[in-house]
Amino acid sequence: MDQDIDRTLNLLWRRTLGTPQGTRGPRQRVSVDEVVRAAIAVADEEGLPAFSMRKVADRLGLKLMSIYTYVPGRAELIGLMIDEVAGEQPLPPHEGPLRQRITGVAQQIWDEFHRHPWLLQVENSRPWIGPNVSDRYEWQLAAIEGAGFTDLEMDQVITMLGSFTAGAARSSVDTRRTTEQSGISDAEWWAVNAPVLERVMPGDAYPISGRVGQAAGLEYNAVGDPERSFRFGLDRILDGLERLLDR
Amino acid sequence: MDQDIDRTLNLLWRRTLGTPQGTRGPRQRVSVDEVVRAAIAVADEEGLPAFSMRKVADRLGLKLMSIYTYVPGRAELIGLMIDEVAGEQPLPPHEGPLRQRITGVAQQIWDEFHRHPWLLQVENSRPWIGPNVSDRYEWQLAAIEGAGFTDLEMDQVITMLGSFTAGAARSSVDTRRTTEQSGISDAEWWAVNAPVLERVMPGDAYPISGRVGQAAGLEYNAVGDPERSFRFGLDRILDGLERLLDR
DNA sequence: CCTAACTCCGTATGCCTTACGGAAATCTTG
DNA sequence: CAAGATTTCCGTAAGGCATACGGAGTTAGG
Repeated sequence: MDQDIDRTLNLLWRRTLGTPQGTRGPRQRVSVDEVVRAAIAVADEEGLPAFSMRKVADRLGLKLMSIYTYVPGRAELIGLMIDEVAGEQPLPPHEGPLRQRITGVAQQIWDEFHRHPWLLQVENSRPWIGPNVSDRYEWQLAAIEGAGFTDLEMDQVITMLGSFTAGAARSSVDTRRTTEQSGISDAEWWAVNAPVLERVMPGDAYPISGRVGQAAGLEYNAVGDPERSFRFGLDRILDGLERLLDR
Repeated sequence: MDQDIDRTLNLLWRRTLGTPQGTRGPRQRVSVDEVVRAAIAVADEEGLPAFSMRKVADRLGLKLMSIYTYVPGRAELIGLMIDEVAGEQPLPPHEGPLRQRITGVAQQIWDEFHRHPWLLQVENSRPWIGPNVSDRYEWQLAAIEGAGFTDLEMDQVITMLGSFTAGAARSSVDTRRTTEQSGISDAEWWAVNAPVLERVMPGDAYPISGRVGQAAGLEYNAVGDPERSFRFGLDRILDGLERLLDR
């Protein structure tokens, strides 16, 4: 296990470390970068449950077991994918008032989850510390540097933005995925649900849900509006953070 | 598919609907309730990835394929499990000031994720509307009824609490799971990581991360403290909500 | 008593990861 | 230039998974 950890860390930081490979045997037909990019393409297209080593190999014109000469295994490959996509978005210098800076940080997290929905399906056993993830954490902290938070609070603020945005993005992504790929539209779904629910939910058992659900349904024109929920929550969080700085 | 949806809804509301079973063939050896409870036990002990229909069958003294006479399939069984655990906690009348009420709602979500960590691993395609989930939503709304939110805002507030709490609970549960079951302690992990990271991260590339990480490390005596992060975030959200009501 | 309906389950299909070992390619060393 | 060391690519097989299908046996209704 220790060996795999060490090997994976070396793979993560491969650009910084250079490739200290012995050059004996046959040349590798592709590169680690290509393996990681192919893997990301598979996960983007089919989601993490359908993501398999075989599909990565097929896409590269290799046979299944050859992938294992590039990466130790499935879990480690996913670690490499995570760091790779963390490097996709630019990290521009922060500008403007604090509210705008923090919104930018949250927005970037939100966008990444939508570009690569499989990130939400990853089992985060122990997060790999790669170069792009590290750079981005530094950039996130820079957004709130000097605003008046203590060092400890700075970490907590970024953690909070991550937790909330991941949760909100999950609703959004799940909604989209279900609508697109389950083959059952919202209308069909409700056509089957409604008769059973009407028979089963006594009219007076859910007075508040009924009222609130109707208001939400009218406003959203759907069961929910994940993006709007995200904006609402983020605004409340921003208000709360400003109040912390007013102390 | 329509048939499975209908069948599953009938299973979810089985207590309200009664059992409209034909009584022809051999009696079932167990009940749907027992299947669901056995399934929850398996998932509690082993997590959702290791949760399989065979293990549920073994636990009940049945053979694999017999489970399919009780529930349509794996996904539907998980839907039943979700509603079942949603009914485990009491829904007491709300008391005290708003802050305390909302904290109670968030705390219950937090507790549930810790009692049944597999809830965080569920792929939420389209949520099943069962009796316990419905009751709890009504109870959650009741906590903020009359506080001054619009109907639309009430839905958004509960959604926000759910998103944030799920995200925070995920960190907490993942940390615990990894420490307990990966067989690699935090110390060992860092013993392998540190040398590579020191070699690879130039001293001046991460000035803010370095400072903040040190402060957090000293305070937490670990990489992070998920519960404390949850409290911090919840306090900020509460502040933000109070400010919304002050308008 | 006969038959429809139902439960239980054996079998088979087609996925998945990954351990192991062999054949072939390539560089280093003598 | 030959031999050995090293590495890649990959075939095979083991052991997991969900679930479609159909058969055997059980029970109640007509």
